Amino acid sequence: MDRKSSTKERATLEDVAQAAQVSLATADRVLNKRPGVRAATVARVNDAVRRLGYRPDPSAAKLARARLRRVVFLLPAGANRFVGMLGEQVEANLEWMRDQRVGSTVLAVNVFNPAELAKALLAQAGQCDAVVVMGMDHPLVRSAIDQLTQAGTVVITLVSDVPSSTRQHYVGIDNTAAGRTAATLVGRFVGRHSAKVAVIVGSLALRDHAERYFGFNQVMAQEHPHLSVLAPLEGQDDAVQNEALTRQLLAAHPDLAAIYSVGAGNPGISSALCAAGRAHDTVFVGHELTPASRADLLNGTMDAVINQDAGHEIRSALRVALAQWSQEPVNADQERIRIDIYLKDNLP
Amino acid sequence: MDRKSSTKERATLEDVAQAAQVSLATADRVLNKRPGVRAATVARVNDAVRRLGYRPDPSAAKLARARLRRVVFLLPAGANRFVGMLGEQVEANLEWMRDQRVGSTVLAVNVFNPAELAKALLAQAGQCDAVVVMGMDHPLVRSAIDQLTQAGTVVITLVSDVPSSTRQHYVGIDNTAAGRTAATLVGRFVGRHSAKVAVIVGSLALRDHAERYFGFNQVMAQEHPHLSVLAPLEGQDDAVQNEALTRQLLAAHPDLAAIYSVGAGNPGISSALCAAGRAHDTVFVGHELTPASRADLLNGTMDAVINQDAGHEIRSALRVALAQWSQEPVNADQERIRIDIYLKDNLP
DNA sequence: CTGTTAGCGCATTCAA
DNA sequence: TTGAATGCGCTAACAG
Repeated sequence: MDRKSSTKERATLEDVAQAAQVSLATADRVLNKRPGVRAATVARVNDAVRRLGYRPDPSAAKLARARLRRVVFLLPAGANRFVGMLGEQVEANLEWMRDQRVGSTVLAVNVFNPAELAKALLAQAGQCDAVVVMGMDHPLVRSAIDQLTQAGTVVITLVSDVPSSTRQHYVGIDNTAAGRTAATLVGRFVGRHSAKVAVIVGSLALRDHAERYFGFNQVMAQEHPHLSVLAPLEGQDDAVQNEALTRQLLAAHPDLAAIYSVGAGNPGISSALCAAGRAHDTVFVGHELTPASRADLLNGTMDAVINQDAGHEIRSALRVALAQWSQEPVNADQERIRIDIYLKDNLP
Repeated sequence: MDRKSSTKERATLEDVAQAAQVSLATADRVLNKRPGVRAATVARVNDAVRRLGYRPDPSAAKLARARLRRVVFLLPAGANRFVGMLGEQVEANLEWMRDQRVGSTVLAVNVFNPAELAKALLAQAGQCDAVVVMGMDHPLVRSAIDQLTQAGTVVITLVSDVPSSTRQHYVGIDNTAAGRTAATLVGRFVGRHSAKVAVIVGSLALRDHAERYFGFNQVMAQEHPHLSVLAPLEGQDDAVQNEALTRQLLAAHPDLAAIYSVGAGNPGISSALCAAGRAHDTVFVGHELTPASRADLLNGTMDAVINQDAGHEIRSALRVALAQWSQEPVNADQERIRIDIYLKDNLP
């Protein structure tokens, strides 16, 4: 007769409250870590939660929530196409966010200037519930992140991590592994003959670039000793600078067999390669699938593009923020950002 | 003073009902396409929905729903590791499903027998709200799918499509493109010298295998004419049969430069290759990242693995079913299953 | 420090 | 064929 004791229905907060002999409101207070509850009571409630295997119903929680959660995206200012795609993806997820009771804002900051980035970060203290930042790993930035998290703001790093900070989560690829992947691709595409390989980075002061460069060299040295890697060239992620660098490279090294572009500004490299008539016999591997790199893959100028899915990254950052707020576990598999390899044949 | 007219709040079903001059219940009836509403009323409500830009609140809908939606997964019986991973992933998403008010069951069927598969499909008519099926494209199967969809059941094909049927959605990769990708990998890894390339499939009666084989040949013929592709060998996705085939292959063709394994049973190929001492000088490209293929990538037996993410596929099937039920749009970007390329360096 | 109460937006009886 | 009323499980405002 008693269907409560015989069913496997999931426990509600009401059940927890009853089991802990407190009211619904008190149970809610300890569940959401709100102040004003005696330690002993907290313990009783937590115990009940454990005993009943209670897990809040996300739908009910969202429906009842009045205030929207606010997340601020701090993205690099400038014309970088990949960064633009990140911004478009937050646009694309606006409706979904509304369903999840979150609102968002995108702010463009000069991430190459640590002081400015730090200031932008600190300005968000108390202004939002989470900030997702793509920036430079620098003491000033780290400190700003730490202050934010101490103020209770969830901080998520995007694309380039600040591992020494107290950020709750990093959304992005393993850049060392990405560099290694590039090296294997270059090594196997070039083949067994000895030759020179060039590396063009945006700036080695950027953690993601430095890590990719590191991984690339590791594999080149260990597995492709017949290929000699030239000193890295810094093009500031700028197509114009990259074009000049590539032109000089081609002139100085007739036996250049491959170029690994670690950062942005690939179109500059492509045009120099094309202008020199070397587009098809030089292996060219770069990062991020954009309209430009996609075209270069199709026309044979680029041989492979290593990508991180911008849409996946934005959605992941959002889901992780949501999970942090409601202290739910994250599905690591789902949130792992893959190192995508695109050839002309598996383009989306 | 009137905050209703001045705010940008999202419209509720209540608002729609009011605008259409009907009750909440009637508005709900037309929204969920339930019977018993005069055509004129339906039109009025739909019009109001359009005018107000109404979109149901998923959280509220889930919270209010009494009944769980049921989805049945029809997966191939047998010991295929990849299929096992699919099953594990539905397990892994059980809690999430409960939050979404869906329950699921996994059924193992002999998908190689069209009649049996068709019977299993038809048995689900009226038993569940959606069936996700990984099966063979065959007239009997197509017909069973069509009957199911006509009965109002959402049907989603998984991994291998049945495009001529009325299934609502296909979750899986573009297998022709996957085959093309394999060809480019093989072609570039082998290099410029002429040699022979073998293809081992499970069965060319399987649509996904046939498509991969087709794509592979396309690229081989057009872009790597110096490589001659041997006639395809069918190993029934079985490691033991594949091992025998590989052994014969190596004996018959001393100049065999590469093997493309289209289906399952890769461990058989690996052991034959290792036994012959040809593991490192034969390019070996196959599908699906499993513990075995992962190990073979790391030890150098396999050179690349083309993968479709099992977790992504299961979650995608679930999200698509959810979207179909509530007639919401699906995010095509998010639901596109990527053709992942794994080298030893970008393993997850 | 703790309890009571009133919805959130929709699905779902039960009446009419 | 339609409408009124109830409650899902939780958050939040208000009392004590």
